[in-house]
Amino acid sequence: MTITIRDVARLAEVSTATVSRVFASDTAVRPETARRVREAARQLGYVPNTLARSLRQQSSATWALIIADIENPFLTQVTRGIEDIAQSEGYSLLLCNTDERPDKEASYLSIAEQFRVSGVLITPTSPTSPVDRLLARGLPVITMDRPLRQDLAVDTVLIDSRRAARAAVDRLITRGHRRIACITGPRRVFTAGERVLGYREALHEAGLPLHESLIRYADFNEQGGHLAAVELLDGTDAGPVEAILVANSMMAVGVLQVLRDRQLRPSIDVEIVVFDDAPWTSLLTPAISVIHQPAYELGQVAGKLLLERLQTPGQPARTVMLNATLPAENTDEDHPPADGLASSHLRHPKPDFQPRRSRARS
Amino acid sequence: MTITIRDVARLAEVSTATVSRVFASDTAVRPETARRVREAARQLGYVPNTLARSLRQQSSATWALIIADIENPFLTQVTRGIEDIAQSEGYSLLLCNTDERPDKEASYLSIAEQFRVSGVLITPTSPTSPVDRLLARGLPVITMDRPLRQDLAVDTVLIDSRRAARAAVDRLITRGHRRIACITGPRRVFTAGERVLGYREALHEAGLPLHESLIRYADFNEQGGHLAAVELLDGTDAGPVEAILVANSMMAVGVLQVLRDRQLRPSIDVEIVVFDDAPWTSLLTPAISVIHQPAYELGQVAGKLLLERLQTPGQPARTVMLNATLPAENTDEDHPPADGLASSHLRHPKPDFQPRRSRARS
DNA sequence: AAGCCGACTGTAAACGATTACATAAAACCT
DNA sequence: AGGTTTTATGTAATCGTTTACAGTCGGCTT
Repeated sequence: MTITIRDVARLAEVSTATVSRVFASDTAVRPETARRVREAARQLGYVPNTLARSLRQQSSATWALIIADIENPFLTQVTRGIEDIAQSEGYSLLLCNTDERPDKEASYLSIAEQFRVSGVLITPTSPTSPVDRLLARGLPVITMDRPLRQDLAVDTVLIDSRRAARAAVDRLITRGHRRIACITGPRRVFTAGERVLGYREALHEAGLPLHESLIRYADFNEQGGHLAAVELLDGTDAGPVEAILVANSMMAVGVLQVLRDRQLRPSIDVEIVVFDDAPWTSLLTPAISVIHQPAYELGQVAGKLLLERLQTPGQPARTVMLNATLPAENTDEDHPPADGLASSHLRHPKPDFQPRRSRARS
Repeated sequence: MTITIRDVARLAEVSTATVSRVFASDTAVRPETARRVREAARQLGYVPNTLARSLRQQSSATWALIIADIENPFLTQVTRGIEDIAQSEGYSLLLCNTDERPDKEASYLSIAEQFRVSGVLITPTSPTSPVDRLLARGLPVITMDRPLRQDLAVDTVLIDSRRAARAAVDRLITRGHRRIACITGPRRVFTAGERVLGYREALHEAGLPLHESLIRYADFNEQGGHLAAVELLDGTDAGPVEAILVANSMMAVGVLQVLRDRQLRPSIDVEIVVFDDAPWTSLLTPAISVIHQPAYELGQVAGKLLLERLQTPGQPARTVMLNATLPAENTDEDHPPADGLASSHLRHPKPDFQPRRSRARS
């Protein structure tokens, strides 16, 4: 039915080995022979069977991309960064959406193993995600945005969101706010905790009291933000809220809806700082503060780390920490400068890529 | 090195055939034997090699998902719909991002062929995308959001955006607007053209003059919207613009930025209708009109069509047309009802799924 | 001229599963 | 009891490549 290497060999009057060599181009083949083979392949419309090749070679040119939520713009940008690297190096991506569910994650980890992918890129649902089997098999694992157990030999790419959160809250304090709230993601998610930590640190350093009731763990989506904001504005046992740190842009939509419904003006009645510079945040007037996370860059770095590990296996695990940035304060209070295109157009800046060794392999 | 079916067979003291049967569970195996096999597999940590299985079975439980832009929220939702179906039926997804580039698309089509995927879901960059080879091979192809050449035997899922565009412009006319502009996507993209068609139809039916200068073909992103809006508001040879139909939410961000920069209030100074109900659109006051496209549903329907075709091949190609909806006009002019959660939370409504046969196979 | 080397090419054994076919044992029927 | 089906399992070929190993052949060295 389908054209195989054997058919090509027959037509070109060579052996299958030669045909294979022409395409894999590892060993020398006489130019004239190569030409004949190529011509035969073209004539027959031969397409090599990747499955057979991978079976023989014991690994497929495929990476498993295991991410929490393909609808999250942050992860979408990460995906894009990975895809660009993978594509340029001839790797394909197996897309695995875990929905933050450990069971789906486990199932996909197993699938990655079954497919004999040559590497796994993951945003784990928890630090104890079951990647051990993959590592035992010698499969490179890169964890992104969230760390895995310290004793595992996996490369890690993180964004220092704790520091960014602290800087953001610092600024809120400097501006004179005292009742500052924090709406973050689910307890179980690493970055959610980090952002709270930064929040705590800033308050602590400024010697301000810490009201637990001002910290809200919510689902990392619009509805989560909505519910948390309602609770925050209703439950006034710590007095009225003056500012809110929101841990991602999807939650920010929910939060801003609640403010609008209650006739509270963002930035004026309640100051808002939000993680992720979603394009639409540039529309609000007065502008709210956004914390830029280098998502595309994160993906690219992860891809590069994986490439390096595939090339030279066995080296110690590395951790790359990227910076989230809080743009300089806007002095023009009401109307941000009409500078043509907003900075959000510079979508894919060049990464300041400097892997540094951090921990020895286990 | 790795554990194979042979190792399991040896430990369980059966043949490899029996082990295979236990896992594929096609033929009967004595319960006691099955138990022994499973135990042996567990003990050895056996993971079946999907590559070998696929090679033998001549097809892998994988779908190729070839989409234009993974960062486009619309396509992201489509992806999600597909992923849910695929995952529940045991298929994995090969993620292919074409970036609207025909060369990347062609390359990925070839990769899909090499991987011997069992189906292809695609948002083609043009009606003449080279899917012929796949079809010749008997591979099911489902095209989404954009049609392929009429003579090809592919299932199609579309959204009737022409009708939605017409309805939207109708409404703008009813409200008394005359200088209505349209910012759409690149000429080459089907949906971009459809939306202009709807726009034209509405003007034509109302007997209004059609100014070509009010139609702008832009890139389907923020920057595209920005540039188009600038041109539209500068180039006033048709007089000041009263309303704009914007063909997707990413462009809308750019458009709204320009309005803000020029101190023009959306909905009041310039009325805006935008395709795609991105969550953030609910934040604007007064609210702008949004056209809801059933993206998640589109993905689900595409997945189901593919499933059906895999089960019963050879049936004639089908086309499913989904409706984009323009919510009923909001009578409360300035402040939309604070009804708790906005409707945008109902993210994944049940589809009104009714495939209808439309064209015979080629 | 014999020996050696390098460049090409072919033969055939993997890779790890599935499955057509064969066979043995058990169950059923009359 | 003898024949016939059914059930459970084994044997071995097969999927389409890659690749170790073994030639072959001409040119070069001594």
